[in-house]
Amino acid sequence: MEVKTKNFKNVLLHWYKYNKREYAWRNNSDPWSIYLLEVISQQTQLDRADKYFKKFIKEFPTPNDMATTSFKKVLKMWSGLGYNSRAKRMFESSKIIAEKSFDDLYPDFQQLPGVGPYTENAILSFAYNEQVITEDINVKRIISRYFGVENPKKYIDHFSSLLLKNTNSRNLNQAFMDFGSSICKPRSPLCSDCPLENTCEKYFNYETKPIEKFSGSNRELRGNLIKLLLKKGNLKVNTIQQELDADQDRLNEILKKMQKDGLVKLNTNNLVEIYPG
DNA sequence: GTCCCGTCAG
DNA sequence: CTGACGGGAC
Repeated sequence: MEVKTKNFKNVLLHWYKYNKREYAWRNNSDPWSIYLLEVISQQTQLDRADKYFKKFIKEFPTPNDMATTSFKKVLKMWSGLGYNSRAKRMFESSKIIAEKSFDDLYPDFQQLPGVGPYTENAILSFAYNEQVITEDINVKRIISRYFGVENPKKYIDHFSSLLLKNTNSRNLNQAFMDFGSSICKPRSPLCSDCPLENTCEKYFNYETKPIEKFSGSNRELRGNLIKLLLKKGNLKVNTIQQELDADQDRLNEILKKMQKDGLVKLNTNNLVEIYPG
């Protein structure tokens, strides 16, 4: 298994050298830039994330620039990315970072809202050059398939030091992502183009998340509600219901949830507003 | 229809 | 551990 692991890594890195996707932030090690990019790219294709990243880093070159603007402004810029709670958590995080700085928070970045195990490791690897694996869905899928293991986490825990030995973690982590996106794809992997094909276990049992229906979902309604509030300002529930042609009960339900998520608020005049304005 | 560098609450 | 959580491009 050790020999196989070493070979796997070498082939993967060699493939990456000639097939990497070029993005400006890949040569960047500023923690704030890395943080922004990582939050924006959660559950989002890189080409799209890249465009938004450029916009955000230009508008908010430092955490303080975001911390001192309005949430509404951040949400407007976020429009089109989806999962608006990410924007909210990013906004809240910017205030914490503006106060304490990444170096003060190091290495426990999970104390920032919206930062979990993946993003923490991404910051550690890309901004602090730490020897950690960014264990995202691509890494898990590739490891599972190639080594024929049901539980890739266990494998990674066991072999991460071997994978990272004499290796720049940043290159390795990014190699996983590009390889997973263009060769070892979730549904239709391009095994015939794969440089690891002859030694791969081709274990395809690792589950991929089923795609949730969007049309007609609460997610769609929530998205439309945010869009409406950004455009027209604060509105009465009745008005929203008419504008969105929404079912009363369902609208109340998502309003409740969105207040809990801290995205909207019912102000004293009983108007729904983006929160914090 | 399919896809996308996760996180959080319950 | 499971389900909720966007939205544009192809």
